[in-house]
Amino acid sequence: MNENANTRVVVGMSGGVDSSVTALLLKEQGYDVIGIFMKNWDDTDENGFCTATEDYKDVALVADQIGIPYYSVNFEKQYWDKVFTYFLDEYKKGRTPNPDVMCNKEIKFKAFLDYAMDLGADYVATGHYAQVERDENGVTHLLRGVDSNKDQTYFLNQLSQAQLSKVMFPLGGMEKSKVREIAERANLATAKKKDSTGICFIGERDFKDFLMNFLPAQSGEMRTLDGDVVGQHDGLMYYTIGQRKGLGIGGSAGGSNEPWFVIGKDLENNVLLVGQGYENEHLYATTLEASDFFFTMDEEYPREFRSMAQFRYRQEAVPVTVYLDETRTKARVEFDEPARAITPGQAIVLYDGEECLGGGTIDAAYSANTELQYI
RNA sequence: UGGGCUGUAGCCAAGCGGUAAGGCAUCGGGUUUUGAUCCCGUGUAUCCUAGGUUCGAAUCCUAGCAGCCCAG
Repeated sequence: MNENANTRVVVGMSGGVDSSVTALLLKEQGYDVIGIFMKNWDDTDENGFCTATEDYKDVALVADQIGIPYYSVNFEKQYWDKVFTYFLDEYKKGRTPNPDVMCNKEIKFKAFLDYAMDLGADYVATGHYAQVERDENGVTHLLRGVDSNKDQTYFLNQLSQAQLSKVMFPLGGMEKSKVREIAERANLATAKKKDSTGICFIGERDFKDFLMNFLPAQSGEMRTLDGDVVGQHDGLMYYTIGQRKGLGIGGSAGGSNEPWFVIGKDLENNVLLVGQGYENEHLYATTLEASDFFFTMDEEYPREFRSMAQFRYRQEAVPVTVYLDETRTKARVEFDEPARAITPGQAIVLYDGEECLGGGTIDAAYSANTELQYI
């Protein structure tokens, strides 16, 4: 009856509203839908409680409501090897990793995608707020989600054309409120479930406590760039550039009562560099260097081009000029205007209007010709 | 042990006789698939101590204590 019936779509179901509605919409459109729950992290606590188990129950409830088969697959090993080790390595270097970018690149749209293909899938779908648009030449474009407040293309910047060609994001064209509405109208078990935040699969938890289990913490001094000791830190890895909360210092004899921010790290001496004021000059960079540059389309980019760039999730994209090296995997990026809190380890993601062109990992930031962060 | 200044919540800091501003930090909440940023809310303070003057003092006086600065 429906041509979609011959198209098999495997939906990554997390047990949240977004993926529940994703599955529902595809089923309503007549696709041959299979729901799969990924278990990538064992968070069983001392009481034997495991949120993954709870989430899988929700997946089961929703799948039954919609009328689709569902399974669970375990990628704990891959997640550990590809995402978590990278995550820890970055922290060891004093950087601020973005595990979710890696998770999408290596797990959701690789391990999971491969697994789905083995199940005979034509596409894989997730509840991401992003859009894929296939043009007449068969090229898939990655576009921002319509709900600008939820757009998740930032986390998807490392996906290749091959990966994108197998992907569907049914929620990309709608607002979050609409998704909730659909879930409620269909009376889905997850309709009222609170959105989860935190590192995907690992979830919300005490950050310091969590990291402490894997990395040794070494406390040390907090200093201003003038060398004044203004406090003690619990371990450089717990802080990121531009961070305000958790420093525990305020006021100063000089008179400025502006809040303090992390402006850098001196790994060698285990010193956290801090400065006052949101607009502290040492937080602003004009240039950055990035590696692991990856583009969503196969076409080769010119070595130099203008673009819009985003340096953190949910920040506004700003105009820049990109200078790629001969391998096109490393780049120097110059900003039209100084940008705040450029952080090594975070992703720089390029956009052309609504289209996500790809991105890389920030390695260093410069103001004029001076490198920031490790002064 | 001469002179000057200062002493208010964890940190800065208003207040100048009428019954304790504000900022930062902290804590709580919101936003958020990176517990960052951002937003909202959040303080019952021996006003260094002891006396005194006043109807009434953190605010005036006296003594003491502590710290800083200048002079030795």
